[in-house]
Amino acid sequence: MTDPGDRCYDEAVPLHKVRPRSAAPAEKQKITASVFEQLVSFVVNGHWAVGQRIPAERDLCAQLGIARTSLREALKALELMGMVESRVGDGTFVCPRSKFLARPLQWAFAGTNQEHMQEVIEARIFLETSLAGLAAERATREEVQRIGAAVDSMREDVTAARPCGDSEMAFHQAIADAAHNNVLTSAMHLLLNQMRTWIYREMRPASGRFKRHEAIYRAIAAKDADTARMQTWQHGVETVSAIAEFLDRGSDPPRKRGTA
Amino acid sequence: MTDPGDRCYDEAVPLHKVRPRSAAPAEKQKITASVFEQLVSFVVNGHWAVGQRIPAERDLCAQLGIARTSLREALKALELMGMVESRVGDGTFVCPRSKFLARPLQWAFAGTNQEHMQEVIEARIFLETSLAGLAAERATREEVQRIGAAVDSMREDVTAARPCGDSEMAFHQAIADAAHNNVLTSAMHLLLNQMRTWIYREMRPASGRFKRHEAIYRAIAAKDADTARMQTWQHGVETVSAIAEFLDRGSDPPRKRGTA
DNA sequence: ACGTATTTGTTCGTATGTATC
DNA sequence: GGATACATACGAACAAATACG
Repeated sequence: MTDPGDRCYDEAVPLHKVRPRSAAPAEKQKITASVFEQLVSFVVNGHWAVGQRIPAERDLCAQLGIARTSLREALKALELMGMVESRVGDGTFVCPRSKFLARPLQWAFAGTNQEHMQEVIEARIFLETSLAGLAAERATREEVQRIGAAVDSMREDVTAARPCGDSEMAFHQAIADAAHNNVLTSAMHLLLNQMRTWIYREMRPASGRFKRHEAIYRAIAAKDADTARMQTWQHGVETVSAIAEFLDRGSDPPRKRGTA
Repeated sequence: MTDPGDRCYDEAVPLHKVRPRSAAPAEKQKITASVFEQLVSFVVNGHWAVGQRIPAERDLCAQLGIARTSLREALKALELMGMVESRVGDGTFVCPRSKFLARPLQWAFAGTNQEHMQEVIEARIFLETSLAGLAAERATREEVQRIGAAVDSMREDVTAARPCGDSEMAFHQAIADAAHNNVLTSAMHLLLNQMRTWIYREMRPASGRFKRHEAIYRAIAAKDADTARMQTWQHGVETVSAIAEFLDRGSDPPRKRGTA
């Protein structure tokens, strides 16, 4: 590929410092905002294709005639909403749409602390229930196999009395993938990571709970969405009580922040 | 009001350079990103109230222990997506939730095809179904009344042949509040804003669809969670087909970019 | 395997314009 | 008008991570 995105801003020039005050009530376009809109338009109208690398920061701000700080503020906004991704020493690349669309849902789940843990767990139950239902309707043969493989892996862990955190993660991940909805899946992913940092460290694989996973797998394999949902729901409820019991039993490992 | 939002980050300090797990593949959190998440959570979960003035940039970066530039990149991102508004010589203020994501989403949908959008809609259906179920179980008398009031307001709009976008928003908002789960509620809010462009644009208040809202209300008032869920689900499905029909009828705005 | 060049990440200093009191 | 508080903008510098020869 030859110098991608090199003719997009030929005449992109000043435009910051338009009409400060004449007759209109200002509404001055701030430089970052105008640059931001410009960058967004490059992305959405396909001028910068998905996966493509955009010019380096220093090149861009030179061609736009602005300082690097100003460009970075706009560029960073694009990155934070998931339109582009920057890698040090490599460059900045345009993200697929799903990343962008999934972002807002993640914001709602991110930044929640211990106080909201109960609510996060509740959210997770609903999410997983939904995902299991979708997976039952949409999973391909390969995806069903992956879920089954995760269950097998869990079984091995359980019989070996090992902690099965990783294989359980793989199990939920496989179901999420099979649901074919990036928005929900990425939210799930974030929730899983978040919960892992809270509690996952010590959960015993209790064989009783493991039966539930097998039931979920069978329901998905049989394309029985209702059963998949119901079993996942029960799984979530049981997880909640397991966690509650675990926490009550005098752990309280992290610490509650007493903010308001 | 005395110094609003001044006790939110007493010990909010390090967090950028966290060690998630010893064996985990790093997943290094960039400083701007973590600050951004923190700020978003302050805004989304209401720690900073709407209209409230947030601390000055210099104060904030001092309390967060980061440089001004880094804070500005995160803060500017919030402003560009309509969560806060900065006025020179005055300060930075939290915007009403309805403005969240208002601007950038108009762009997004220009470059997003229907299949991608389908995922957001789907996510919203699941969220609202969950919320309706919770609302049926948890709504207080006052909250039920608020939902009923929103339905009445919708009825007036429908009979007056007015667009009922606002009252429909209020309806969904009232249900979300009654569910008593802030995480799910803010998730729905962000998703709703993400779709706002479609909903608002042209959706006719079709009286057939309105019946569904009444049914949802009755189910919640009767504390019948199953019916509430089912009706909300149907409501979502109908919304999807309405949107699909609307989109099929010759929109297909820009073009499809087949960028592998 | 090593070193250099490239690219983003982060910080500081400073000047300017604007709104409030 | 003056003083103060605040956001806006620019530039320079160094750090860190990655790519490439």
